[in-house]
Amino acid sequence: MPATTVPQRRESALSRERIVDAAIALLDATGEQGLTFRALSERLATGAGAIYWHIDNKHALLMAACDAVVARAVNAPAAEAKPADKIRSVALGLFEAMDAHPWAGAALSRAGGQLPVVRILESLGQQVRALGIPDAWQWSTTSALMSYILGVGGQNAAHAQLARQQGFDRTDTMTEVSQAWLQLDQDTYPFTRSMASSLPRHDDRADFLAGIELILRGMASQDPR
Amino acid sequence: MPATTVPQRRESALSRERIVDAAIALLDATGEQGLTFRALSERLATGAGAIYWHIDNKHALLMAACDAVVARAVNAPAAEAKPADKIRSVALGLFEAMDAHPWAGAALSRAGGQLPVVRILESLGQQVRALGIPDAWQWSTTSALMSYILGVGGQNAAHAQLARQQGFDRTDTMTEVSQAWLQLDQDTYPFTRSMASSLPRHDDRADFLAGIELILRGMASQDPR
DNA sequence: ACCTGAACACCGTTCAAGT
DNA sequence: ACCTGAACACCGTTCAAGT
Repeated sequence: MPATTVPQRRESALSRERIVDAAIALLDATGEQGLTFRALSERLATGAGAIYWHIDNKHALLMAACDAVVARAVNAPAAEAKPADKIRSVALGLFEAMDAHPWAGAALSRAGGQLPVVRILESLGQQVRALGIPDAWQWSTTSALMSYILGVGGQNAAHAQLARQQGFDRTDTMTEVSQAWLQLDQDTYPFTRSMASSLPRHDDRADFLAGIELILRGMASQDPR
Repeated sequence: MPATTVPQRRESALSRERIVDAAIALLDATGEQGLTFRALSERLATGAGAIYWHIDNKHALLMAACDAVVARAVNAPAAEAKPADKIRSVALGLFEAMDAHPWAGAALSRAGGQLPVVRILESLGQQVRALGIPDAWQWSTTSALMSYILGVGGQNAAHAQLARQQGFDRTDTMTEVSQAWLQLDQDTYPFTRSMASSLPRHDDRADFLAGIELILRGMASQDPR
């Protein structure tokens, strides 16, 4: 028992972790534009400026929230799986995380070399290596995989945001988009028009996984250069 | 000579097109956060609220700006090329457009079923069809291609934005990112660390094209299901 | 029909002042 | 060391009023 004990924090004491948790809850509840320092500080029963003692700025807050979501998704896969299966599993975990937290999909799709993206890169890169992809191609292969995953996340986030501001669910929103596509000119948009009617019935998750298989097949068929 | 002639507009008259052109110039000059109605109306020598007569809101303005950029990029490819070459050419055109206009990369990566994205979808989808991909796979194949392209655009936009706010050029920014990656823990980030040192020397364009080849190879190797 | 520009209801961020 | 909350410098958008 040392004389100087670490001062016990009150249950309500602020901390970076509590702030990030509250931010995630707020983002889930009110969407990307619902995250404001005023709303967040109210939720934390503190002053608006207090948060700045623990977090640099709004961008850092959003990245920290993304990082928490990504970390959970990426650490999920079982250790014994084969490399290709691990890639499938990490990819699906990220898809579902971004589906559950569309704001994360939107933020990650433009998160550059930031920590949450590095987490994804590492997780995929290790498996690309384990698959025996030659050194010279590991980078471009891993980035391609990641860009695809984040690209899907970004597009889905847009759909989710559209749905939110319409007050619709996903199917209704997709029906709306489908209607709009059917108005397009037949001659200049033949492909889009032909896809329009089946759009609301598509399984996003299955489409996403089909894209992963496409890339995995490309990786399997050798021919560097 | 009809008695009622269409009133000749003054050179300085506002129009949707002039507004969008000015917005693109402003975005190129000052980045995504530089586009404000105040700055734009000053550039157009008009009142802040006047723009709302021609454009619904800021999101519509940004989409219109993206659409102009995308339309130029997508209409470029020569008509006689083979489908796979056309895909390469459209993809590269989009890459370069998003490289020249990072704000477009950022906006498109989260643009859902909006018009500029439809333009890309159509352009890619027509070639996917021409390649003979079976009906059941045309959608997932085309979306995968597009998600990859937009994913890369989003990530590059983040790098460009980081560079802008640092006042650095791309190489300096990548050197900075590389340094940060070298600080990561060796045991948890072996892949990222091993890639860090060569990061600033990478050719983004070549990496992007390698990803397109990966997907094209996956498309070529049959095996539906 | 088209434009003006003040006004409104917000933002993120700072910072003197408190404990 | 940590927190408060008013203040600052912005935003997007609206709208009465003009031409």
